[in-house]
Amino acid sequence: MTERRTKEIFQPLNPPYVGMYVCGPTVYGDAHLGHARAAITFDIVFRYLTYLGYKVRYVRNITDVGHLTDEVAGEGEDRIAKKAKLERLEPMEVVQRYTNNYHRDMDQLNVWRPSIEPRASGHISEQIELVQRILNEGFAYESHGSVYFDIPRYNQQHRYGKLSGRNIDDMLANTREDLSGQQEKRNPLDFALWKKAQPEHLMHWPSPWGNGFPGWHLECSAMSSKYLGKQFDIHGGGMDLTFPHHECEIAQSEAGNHVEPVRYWMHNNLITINGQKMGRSLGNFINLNEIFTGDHKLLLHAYTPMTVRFFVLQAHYRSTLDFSNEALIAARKAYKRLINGLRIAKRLEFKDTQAAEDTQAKEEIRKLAGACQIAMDDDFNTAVVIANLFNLLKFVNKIHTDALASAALGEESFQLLIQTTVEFTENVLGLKEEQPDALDQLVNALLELYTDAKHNKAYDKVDQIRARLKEVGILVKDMRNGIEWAYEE
RNA sequence: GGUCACGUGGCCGAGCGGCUAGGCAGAGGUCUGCAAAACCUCGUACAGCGGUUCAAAUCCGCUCGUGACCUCCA
Repeated sequence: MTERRTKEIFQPLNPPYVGMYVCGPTVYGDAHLGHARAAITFDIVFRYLTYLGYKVRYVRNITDVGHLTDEVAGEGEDRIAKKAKLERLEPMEVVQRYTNNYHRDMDQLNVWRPSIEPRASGHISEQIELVQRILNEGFAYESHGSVYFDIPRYNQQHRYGKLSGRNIDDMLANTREDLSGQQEKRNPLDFALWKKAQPEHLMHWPSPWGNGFPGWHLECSAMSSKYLGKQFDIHGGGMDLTFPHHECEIAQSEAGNHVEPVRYWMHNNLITINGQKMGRSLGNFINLNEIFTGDHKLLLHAYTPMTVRFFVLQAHYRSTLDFSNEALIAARKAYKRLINGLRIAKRLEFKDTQAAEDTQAKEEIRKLAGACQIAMDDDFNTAVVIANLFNLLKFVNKIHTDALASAALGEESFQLLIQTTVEFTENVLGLKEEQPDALDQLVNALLELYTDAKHNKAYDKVDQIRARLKEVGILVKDMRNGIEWAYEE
C-alpha cells in the first residue's frame, strides 16, 4: 500500500465485488518494456483476485487527449496532436493505431483485457462536470479560459502530497522563480483542470469556460468514479505516476466528491537498463515489438512474449528490474523448463500401481502447494511462486520418468501436484505454451518415423530426423520408457 | 539542495530476526547406441564498520556506493 508504505490485508468495500483502476497508456507511441511490466503486474492482481473468487471490475484507461509534453508550464503541446501533425494523420488515427498496437502487444504477453477500457476523449462531459463541482467547492479558479486547481487552498483542509510523502509547505516555499507561462496560475503547484484551446489545437470541446480540453489528471478521476464509484478498492500504476498524477487524482476526488477515492494504492517499480531508468526522454527505451523481433541495437536476440512475461514475474513488482541480454537469456531457458514441465503435467495420469507410500514426498508437495497460495497472498510474490513451481516440477518430472510412482503419492497428493502446477502456471501467472497444437501433431508424426527407424537400427536415419527437428527448435528425447519431444533450450 | 529507495554467491533475483528460495552459468554422478532431457550431489553469498539481541542478510547508527522522485514518462 503506497500511501502507508505497508502491506495490508485486503478487504474489499463490497465483497465479493472488487473495483480496480489502473492508469493505461497515452497512445502516441508503441508500448515498451515499462508498459509491459505495469500491465503484467496488474494482470496478476486481476487474475489472482479472480482466481480467489472475487468479481473484479478492472478499468484501465486509454489516454487520448490532454497529456501535454510539458505539464508543469502548462504550455506543452498535446502528445497525440503533436504526433498527428508529425505523421500527418488525424489525431484519432494516431490514437487508433497505437491503441491497436498496444492491444496486439498485450495480447501476445497474455495480459487479460480489462473489463472496461474507457478513453479520455469519450468522457469529456463527465470531466467538465467534475471541474464544475470542484469550482463550486471553491478549490479551483478560472483564469483566461482555463481552470486551475488551487493547491494552497486545498492544502488548508487536506494534505496534498500525502501519497508521495511530500511536504507541500516546503514545495510552496521553494517555488521556482524562472518558470515562464505561469502568469495564469496563482501558484506554480496549481495544475490545470481545463485548458483553453489555442487556435492551433486540433482537439477541443466546448465548455462553460470556452473551447478547450481537459487536464491530464482529470480523466482518471472522472472515469474511475463513473465506473467504480466515488470510492473504490485498488488503484494501480507505475511508480513514476505517484507524483504528481495520482496525488492530483486524490485532490480532485476529495475536492469534488468529498471522499478519499482509493482504498489501496499499488505501484509497480520501473525497469532499468544497465542500471539506468528506461525512458523516452533518455532514449534508451525498448519497444515490445522490437524485443519480439530482436530489432534493436541493445538486443542480442529476439525474445518471445512469454520470455518477457517470465522475466517480469521472476522479480517482485515493487523491486526495480534490470534489463540485460544475460538476464533475458536466463529467463528464456527457465521459462522453457517450466513450460516443458507444464506440458508433462497436463498429460500425466495417475496410475494405481503397487507402490510404497512416500510420506515425505506427500508432505513436501502439500507444503509447496500451500506455499504458492501463501506467496500470492503475501503481496503477489510471483518470484516465490515460481520458485515453488520449480520445486513441484521436480516431482512431476520424477513421476514422468518413473523415478517416482504416482501411486506412492496417493491419488489426492498426485492431483494436488498436477492441479497446483497447472493452475498457478497457466491461470495465476498467465504463462502458456507458445507453440500451437498443430505443431504437436506434426512432431508426433515425425516421431513415429523416428521410432520405426530406431527399431530397424537405421541410426543415420535416426540422427537425421533428430538433426532436422533440432533445426526448428525441437528436441527429441530418447528415454528408457519412450520417445518424446521438448522445446530446445 | 530536499525526499526516498536499494547494495545478496560468476550473473539474475527472492527472503526482511533463528528454519534449503528459485533460475542461469559451472563441477561431479545416475540413465543412455550417441547426444540431450530428466533426476541426484556440489557454492559455506548477504557493501564496510560499529551497536542491539541468546541469535542479524534481516533491527539501529555511521561510512562508502548506486539509483529514483522533486519536470513528461509504466
